[in-house]
Amino acid sequence: MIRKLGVFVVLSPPELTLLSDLQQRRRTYVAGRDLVDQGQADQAAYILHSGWACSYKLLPDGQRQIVDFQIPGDFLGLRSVLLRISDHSIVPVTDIEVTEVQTSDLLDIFAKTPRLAAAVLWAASRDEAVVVEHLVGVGRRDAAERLAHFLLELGARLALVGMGSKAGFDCPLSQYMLADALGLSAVHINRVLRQMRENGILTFRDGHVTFDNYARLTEFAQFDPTYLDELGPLLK
Amino acid sequence: MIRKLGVFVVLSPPELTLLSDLQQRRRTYVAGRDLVDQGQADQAAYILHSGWACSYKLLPDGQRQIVDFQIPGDFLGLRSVLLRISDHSIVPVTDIEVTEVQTSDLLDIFAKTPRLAAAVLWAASRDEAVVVEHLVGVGRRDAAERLAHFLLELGARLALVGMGSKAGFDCPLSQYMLADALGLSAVHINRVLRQMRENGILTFRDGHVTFDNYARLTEFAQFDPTYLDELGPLLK
DNA sequence: CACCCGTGCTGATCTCGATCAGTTCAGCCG
DNA sequence: CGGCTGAACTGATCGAGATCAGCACGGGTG
Repeated sequence: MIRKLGVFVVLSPPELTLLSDLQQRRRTYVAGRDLVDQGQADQAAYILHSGWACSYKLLPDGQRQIVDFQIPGDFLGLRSVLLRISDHSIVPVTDIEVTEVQTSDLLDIFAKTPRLAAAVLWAASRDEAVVVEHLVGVGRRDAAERLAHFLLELGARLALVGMGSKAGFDCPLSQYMLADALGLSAVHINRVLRQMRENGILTFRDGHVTFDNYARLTEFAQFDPTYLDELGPLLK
Repeated sequence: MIRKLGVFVVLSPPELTLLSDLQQRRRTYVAGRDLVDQGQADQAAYILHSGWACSYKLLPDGQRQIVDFQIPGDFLGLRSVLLRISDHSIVPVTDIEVTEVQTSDLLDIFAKTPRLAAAVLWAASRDEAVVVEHLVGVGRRDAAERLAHFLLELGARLALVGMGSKAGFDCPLSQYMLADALGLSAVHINRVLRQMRENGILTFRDGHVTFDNYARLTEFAQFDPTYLDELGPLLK
């Protein structure tokens, strides 16, 4: 996390102290047991160090919409803290390692180091940009474009933290999770994945995504990654 | 805007000065001409005083996904400033009145008044919560539920600024805009509206939405407004 | 060992909502 | 005045993706 934020902000000694103080509260959580529950109040936020997590909303009829996946370096549940009541749930996809950030720590950060506050706001904006792009996909792209775009985005985000490349990445998600993220049925995800494999543009097998033809894939999905790596002027 | 933020933060004199300094730069813009364009750099943000606006993304093939509508009291283009490059466009739906907020003003706010910074972050989080709920609708609700939920949310947001109630609200949106927001065709929006009118739960006619049966409507749409009015602990 | 259970995978059928192709009506402008 | 445009509205047809039903496999766990 420090590495990641450090890319965007030149950190001063007091800022570094503040951040490293946080490192005391390292925790690990196992895959599958909810970390944050929809409707819960006064949650802590977390910074994800290793493993994948997933934030989702449950509808009363039992349907699930996955809002986003978090990978190492991402915040978990920042919005739950800011709004005080969590409007979504978070579950680790794999076993994860996190550090807890209390509400009071955030207050400290805002009072003492406006630059770090700006960094947090930047991170929140980037998260929102990801959600917005997700919305565009679900609203206006067909199943294949949607899936391709989603996996490309995930690949680009992972590449930023050294866990992926234009060749592919390791991916612990099941076809059911992909379905709930993309607003499709698992059956249909399966079919679309088969078509992409047969067309030689993408293979998802045994927990690994391979971009068989990165150029054709980005063209097909109309993938434009600018929203992922731009840097705000507040942080220059 | 001051009224709205004032609900959430007890403002100190220097904070009030800072805010009222901003009021110098009042502008008006006409309906239909883009205020911010996708891909543009170094945009200003705006605070909306009167009228409605709409933020959307355009796909290369000409399709449009409307991400959110903004009503009086909302920020416009906050994310464009924070990410430096705008990942979306904004167009006034009606003639609007705004005040411009420069990037440098935001820097000021962050440096001088951490509480106002927290308020801005809170506003951004609430915006994100709205987008997330929108995503859930597009991903997992059928056309009727989606439309009902959307109009209820809009009504609740308008009620917060005194422009709507459980009886209904004035709504300048065309069926085409509703379609682009909800990921449906305008034709289908029309049919669904007719069904709701015939079922006596909702009427949308001549620029006015009437909730004919608010209780039945919230039940049908499974509308839960908590995410709209919760207040963060940073602001207490 | 047998027995689950989760995940991947597939064929057959159904359906919601898109698309196409119009009509009507209310401004608005020459 | 007639012609034009944009929005609301409607019927007929089509198709992407859901749903249902089922098989195969591999890795736990009694």
